[in-house]
Amino acid sequence: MTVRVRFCPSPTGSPHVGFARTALYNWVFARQHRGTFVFRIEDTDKARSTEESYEAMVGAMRWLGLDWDEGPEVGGAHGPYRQSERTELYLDVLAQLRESSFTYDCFCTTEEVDARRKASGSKVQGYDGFCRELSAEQRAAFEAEERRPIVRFRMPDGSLTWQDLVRGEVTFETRFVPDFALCRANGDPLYTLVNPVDDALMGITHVLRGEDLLSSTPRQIPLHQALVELGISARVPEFGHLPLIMGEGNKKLSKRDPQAHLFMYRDSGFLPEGLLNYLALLGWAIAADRDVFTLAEMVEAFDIKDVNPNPARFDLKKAEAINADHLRMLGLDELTHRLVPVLQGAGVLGDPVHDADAQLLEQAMPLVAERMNKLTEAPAMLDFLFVEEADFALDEADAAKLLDDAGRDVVSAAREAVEALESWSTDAIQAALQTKLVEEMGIKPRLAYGPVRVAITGRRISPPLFESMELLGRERSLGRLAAASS
RNA sequence: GCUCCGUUCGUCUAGUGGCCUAGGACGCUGGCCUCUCACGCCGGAAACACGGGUUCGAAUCCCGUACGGAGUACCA
Repeated sequence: MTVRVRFCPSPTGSPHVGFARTALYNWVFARQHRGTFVFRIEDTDKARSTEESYEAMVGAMRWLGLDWDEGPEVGGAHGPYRQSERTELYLDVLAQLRESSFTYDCFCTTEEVDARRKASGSKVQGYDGFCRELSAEQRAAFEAEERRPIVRFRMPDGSLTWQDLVRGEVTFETRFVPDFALCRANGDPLYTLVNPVDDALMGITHVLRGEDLLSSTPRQIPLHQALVELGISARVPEFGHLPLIMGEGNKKLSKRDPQAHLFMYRDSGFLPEGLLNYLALLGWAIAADRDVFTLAEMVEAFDIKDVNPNPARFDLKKAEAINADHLRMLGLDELTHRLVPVLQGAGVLGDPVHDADAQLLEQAMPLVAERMNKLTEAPAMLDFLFVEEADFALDEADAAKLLDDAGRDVVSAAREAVEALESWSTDAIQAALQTKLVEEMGIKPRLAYGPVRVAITGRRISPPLFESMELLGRERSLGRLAAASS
């Protein structure tokens, strides 16, 4: 049997980190079993689904690099892959279900059900089965009132047990699982129908989803069994419920929380590799003493049985640390490639990039690569190299602190020390400054180089000074030293 | 309320009956390196929710309690 898994977000709002984690685990599971990863859009709720959100879902998957074998924009043998385009399929299945004894027509309104529940003092919420065995007269009476029925699934008696891929044996007593609606009174199919039907029609073998859906599983399994009996489906898939990702305050990460939004991480300079690695760690570990790894390594090592069932709290600091490791694993060329759009966006580089700038960037990369945790930190570190001389400005606070009278004297002496240098190289610059400032003037290195650093880079914190001066070049360096010492 | 799921350092986790005086990572913290900031390196504080069993032996198995979470729609 070929493994077929799916990831099926509903396009309402912007994708969040739970989306990414569930997508990741499904993708990895598919890849490691050499199975098929299906991407499906659950836009049955016309009122809440938006095209903008759909674009965001697809864009998020592309950014993450989780490619799908079947789904929107790539097609496949089980399409279409947007539920809004599958209505006839659902209506057909619904008609078959309606002819069977697995379902019954229900004429009750929500208010009537609530009232009956309240009156009976029942502890169970949800539908009470009132219409399960309607007589012909009762039915006729409802129809005479021009009530439109909905189709309800008849939950079987007894208990229901499955082997959860993550949690082991899980059992529900079906008397606590009310008969559920499969469509609206206007005939629109609901998630309760559509999700299992698509899994059946698309031949899904394993359903890996968030724990928030655990309590819908005892409804889906009997429905799948019904579909099998009706010859609509070949099998009941296996289920695995992944731990939830919690935000601050121990609550499920909600869309209200800015930390929840996937694109926030992209826009703040995370690498998809880094975010994915961190997300993988929320519920799974590759080894006892290791937590940085590639997607390929995860595919190799992942086992759904090893997934930890407890909810995990999202920790931005650790996510950033993992991201920093991936940044350094990238290699200079690739890192440069990813940085260019960020630098362009920040106005540090032009579009297209001038040859001279490209060369300068290449030389500067080794200086900054080790200093970044996120791509967005690069512009501030590099802009002093690329800015037009006329636009170069010192950080006011840093200049005020370090370029006092004494500081200006140091800068002035530094200029004298390097202006006659024959070779404008890091080593020569360092030797000259060392001799003049530290040895001759007797200034402690950190005190000597601080003012010079501000003069050259504009800031107290910068890439290494001597290298920066070499890259900046003699003319610009001397100009900045002169400007800062006057 | 009811149902289900869960409970190892602050956080993410390793641990599947003896290898555990519980390992790693992030964070915190002391130090080294050092032209700043990082990186890197060395060190430290920090956890088996509680109570009963089972067993020669329990973080690991069972039961209960407490606590936390999720679900409880003609949303998905």
